[in-house]
Amino acid sequence: MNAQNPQATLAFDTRTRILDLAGGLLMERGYNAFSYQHIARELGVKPAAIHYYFPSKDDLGTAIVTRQLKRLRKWRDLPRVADLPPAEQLEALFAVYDNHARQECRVCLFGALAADFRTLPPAMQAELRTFNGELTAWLAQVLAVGKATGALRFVGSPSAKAVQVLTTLAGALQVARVHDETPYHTIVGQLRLELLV
Amino acid sequence: MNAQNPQATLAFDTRTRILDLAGGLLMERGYNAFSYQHIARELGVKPAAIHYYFPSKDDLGTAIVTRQLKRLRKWRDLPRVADLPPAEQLEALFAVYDNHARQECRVCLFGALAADFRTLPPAMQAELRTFNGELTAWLAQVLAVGKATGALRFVGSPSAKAVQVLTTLAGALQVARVHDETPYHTIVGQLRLELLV
DNA sequence: ACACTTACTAACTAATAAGTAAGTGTAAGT
DNA sequence: ACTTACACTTACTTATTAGTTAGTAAGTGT
Repeated sequence: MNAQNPQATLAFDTRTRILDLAGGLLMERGYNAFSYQHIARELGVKPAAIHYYFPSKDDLGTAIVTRQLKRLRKWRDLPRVADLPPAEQLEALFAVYDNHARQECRVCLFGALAADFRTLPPAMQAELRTFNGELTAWLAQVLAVGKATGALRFVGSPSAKAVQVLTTLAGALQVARVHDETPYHTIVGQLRLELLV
Repeated sequence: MNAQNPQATLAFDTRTRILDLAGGLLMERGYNAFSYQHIARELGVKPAAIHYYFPSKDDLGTAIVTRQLKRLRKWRDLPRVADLPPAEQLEALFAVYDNHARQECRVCLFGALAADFRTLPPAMQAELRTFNGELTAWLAQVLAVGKATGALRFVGSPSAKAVQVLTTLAGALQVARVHDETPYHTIVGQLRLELLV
């Protein structure tokens, strides 16, 4: 069935594998630089098979962002994240970005889509806005509690600081792609230095 | 000759106008979402005319970044920028990004190209690295002097802070594109609050 | 056994992409 | 008057894109 990928003979959830591959391509090349052919070739199927699961590229793109939004909500509500003190919640966030940086300098979904935003289907734009909005709201809450308990320090409002920190993290992964991992670690080090008491 | 753009009859430096238009499209749609047809249509010429000035898209893309790099060097060495005290040099930098934000939330060149970086021609990648490197070096110097004279405050090294601030600014324009101008101003306000004494 | 679904493939289409070769009009120089 | 360089246009090629249509093998439920 699939010569180049032996474990694919199990045909284990093709839909999920399409989403994984497309998501990876999206973060590595950008929305307008990956095609159904790229996915199909790597998956060992024909492009039309991708259309079977995702009739249009709009559907596929939107599904990727929707899944990431669901993952964010799940992660955020996980006891091992939600029950942490603020400083460690911040570290948990950093750890997510660290993983991106280590995976051959992958940018985050937001950073991958922001530049091409105007060319994205409306449904995808809406999902991405929600994604960024919810993540920002979560971090704002973390920062508010952290400041109140004295575990974190910063000037300005928690929500303003949250927007700034997330923007910096998204940008840090992009800079890592252009140069190497070094500037990413410099930036996160700087954030730690400033935020942690 | 050109019905939709009367001043085009003068055919005033077509090469420059191609660069302007292509640069604009690049920052509005991303490298992989603009074509010679887009430029040609808006310029009132045929796509082949663009090939006359820039044989390949690689040439065009590289020329855009090279020009921006030259502009940076010119701007940086301008007396009305170079002779300013550090805090005002920082404000001059913010003013550049403010212009982008006001022009229908245009991202900066770096922010537009970072996500698609892997799909760019090598010459373009090299120019973008140089561009970012020189801008960072300039800001690091500004921050170093600012800290020494007491006009600016921050923890960590000037070069680390420079990378962080530039990354934040590039990201801020991207967030503005996804939402609206509000988060951009929030972020720059936050930077002012933290850096200016 | 029959009806129906799932998960695809083969074989297209229409549009658009970058790029090229050859030709045309015009203005300046000789 | 003749040539030449410039700034294009016309008319293409080749490759790739998203997307469609018809069909099929292998299963599932009744």
